[in-house]
Amino acid sequence: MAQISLTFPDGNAREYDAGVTPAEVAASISTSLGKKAISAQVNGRHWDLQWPIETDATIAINTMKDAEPALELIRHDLAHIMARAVQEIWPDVKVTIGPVIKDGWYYDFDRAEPFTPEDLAVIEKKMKEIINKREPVRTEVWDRARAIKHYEDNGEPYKVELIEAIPGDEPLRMYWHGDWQDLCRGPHLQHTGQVPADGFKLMSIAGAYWRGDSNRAMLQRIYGVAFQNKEDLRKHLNMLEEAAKRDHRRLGREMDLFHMQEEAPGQVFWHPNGWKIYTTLQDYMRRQQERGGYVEVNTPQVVDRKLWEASGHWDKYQENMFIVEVDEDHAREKAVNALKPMNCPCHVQVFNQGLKSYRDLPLRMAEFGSCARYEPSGALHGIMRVRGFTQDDGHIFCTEDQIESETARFIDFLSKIYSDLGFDDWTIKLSTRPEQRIGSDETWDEMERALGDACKAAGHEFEILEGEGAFYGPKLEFTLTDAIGRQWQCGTLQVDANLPERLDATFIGQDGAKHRPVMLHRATLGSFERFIGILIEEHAGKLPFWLAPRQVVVAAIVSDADDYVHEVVAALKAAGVRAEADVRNEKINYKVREHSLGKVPVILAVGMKEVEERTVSVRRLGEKQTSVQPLAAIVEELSAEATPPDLR
RNA sequence: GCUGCUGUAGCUCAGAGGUAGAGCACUCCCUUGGUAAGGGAGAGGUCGAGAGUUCAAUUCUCUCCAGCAGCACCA
Repeated sequence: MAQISLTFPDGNAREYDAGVTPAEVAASISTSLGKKAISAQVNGRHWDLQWPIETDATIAINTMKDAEPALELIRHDLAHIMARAVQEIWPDVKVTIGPVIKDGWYYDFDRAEPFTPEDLAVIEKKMKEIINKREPVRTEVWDRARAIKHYEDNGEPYKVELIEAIPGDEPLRMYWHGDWQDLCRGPHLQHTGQVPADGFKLMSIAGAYWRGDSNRAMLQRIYGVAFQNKEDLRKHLNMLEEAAKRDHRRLGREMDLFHMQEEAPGQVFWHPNGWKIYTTLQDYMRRQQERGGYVEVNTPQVVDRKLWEASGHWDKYQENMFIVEVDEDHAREKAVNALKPMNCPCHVQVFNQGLKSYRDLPLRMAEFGSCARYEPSGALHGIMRVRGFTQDDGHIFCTEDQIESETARFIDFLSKIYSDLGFDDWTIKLSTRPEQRIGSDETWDEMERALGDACKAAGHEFEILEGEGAFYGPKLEFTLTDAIGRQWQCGTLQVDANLPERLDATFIGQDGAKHRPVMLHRATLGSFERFIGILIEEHAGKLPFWLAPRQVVVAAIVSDADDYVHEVVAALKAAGVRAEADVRNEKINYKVREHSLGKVPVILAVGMKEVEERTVSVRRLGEKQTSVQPLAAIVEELSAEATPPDLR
């Protein structure tokens, strides 16, 4: 038998018979490693203990101490164990797919009856039984015809379809957990007992389309989370609870920022507190846009369908537009309008007024554009995904030569804003030409190069999303990461040579002839509604002082201090701080608790001692200790903090 | 839009085929209290909307609306 040489992480190599498995290799090193082994890295690839190695390779044996492969295997095996448990309890259930996802796994089932939350406990119990059986995991490579016949005979049509979708040259692998079999590319653990029986939990049941296609069957998906041990699981569940506490819908109510109601689904009723955040942010953005060389415009909400037909939106997005029909007495037919779902066609109309010269370019046009989109009901989510929203929209009309410099300029613009708003962790993605597109390959080459080079010029790495661009041009997406690691795509920059063409935008070039400008669609925050939602969740409601809607509450400890309370409030207001008095007939404990829950960043308590000394007792949100400061000093301090970052 | 779940006082939630409950919030009274809930009294609901079954429906059934989770979608 041929010999192969396997090199271990310490650099030592050993000879084995070709076809040796990592299980055998591990056992050859020590009995205990043989038992502890869960998988291997062979030439860097995650490798099942049972897969033969046929050539010289590097090998590392994984144990539960190797967190990454361990979690991958635990979650993957749990997917199989859960599917087995479900089929043991309900033999008529058909299995489909069950991949590993962040923190856990899911498995999609086809079953006539819906699963109930009570079923989860039953399934979990069965899973624990399976784990405790410590049954071996076994694998074999099957040929295609046999596998298809097997699944046809067993009434598993989804598996047949999966096999048919696997490329012909790929081997089909079967896995058994005990007697239960599943098609799977692996790798898996040695035996079910390696799964920590107390490290997982079934979380939820939800619908999911077969193969992600909304035209196909709706399956039932069960989600689970899994970790190496009980403690890690507990931490994860704890984290979920913390995340729920910063839900902007809950904080929006607790901080009295906004509400939504049935009569206007997907639209925000901003309360005074929330609107203060909104206008503060908008004022800030307006200053930034001025700094960035934009002119601000404002365009109509209700626009005749003719414009949407000309722009191409009517064809593509009619279903998602709010249509407004106007019946006039003497008109021959109804006028059909649509609430604007985006601002770009209107901006082209502004551009088109009067002749434009090459000297006018680049022309940077911005609008806080109120848009309305009829989003599918299931897509709505608090103020994050709404039907009525305001974009911090902008369009840069420029020549092709200017794409690169304007893009670099925008990246700088956005970078300053994200930094001011406290987001330093963000990434750029470049989406390139899709299969369906207009324009020559040369044009695409040039546009994609310009975007990529602009990122480099601005000193930013970027990731490429192949084929994800719009049909009319490539785009950049700016994704920021929040305090609990979630990612939000907010900024975008899209190159578009199509719309200027459709809406006949032109400028007079140096040569005296008419030319077509290119448009760069760009947004920094995306929408105010969504961005404010992100800010609320990022800070768990404890917004930076300058953005906090209620900055200071001055609370009287005794009613004899009321006059002084009003004096302090007046002094703060005069210094540009949002301050209010609390002279209610309540104890200071009560007031502190209430305003702390309301996320007011600073509480100034005053009693007779402060009145006499002309001081205040300062308590910052989240801190237990207080400090006594002279009135003039705290006014100066808070006034400085209330200044937006760009004005400091 | 699809699957499942939910809708009772401002909020969080309990309830049962026969005239609706708690805590907090709110109003008034007592209390002037030193940094996360002082005490008492009072007011507050067409039980999401409509239809059906029933002597009787907030409760059961159906339709619609809205919300939640996930999927699909996101110019």
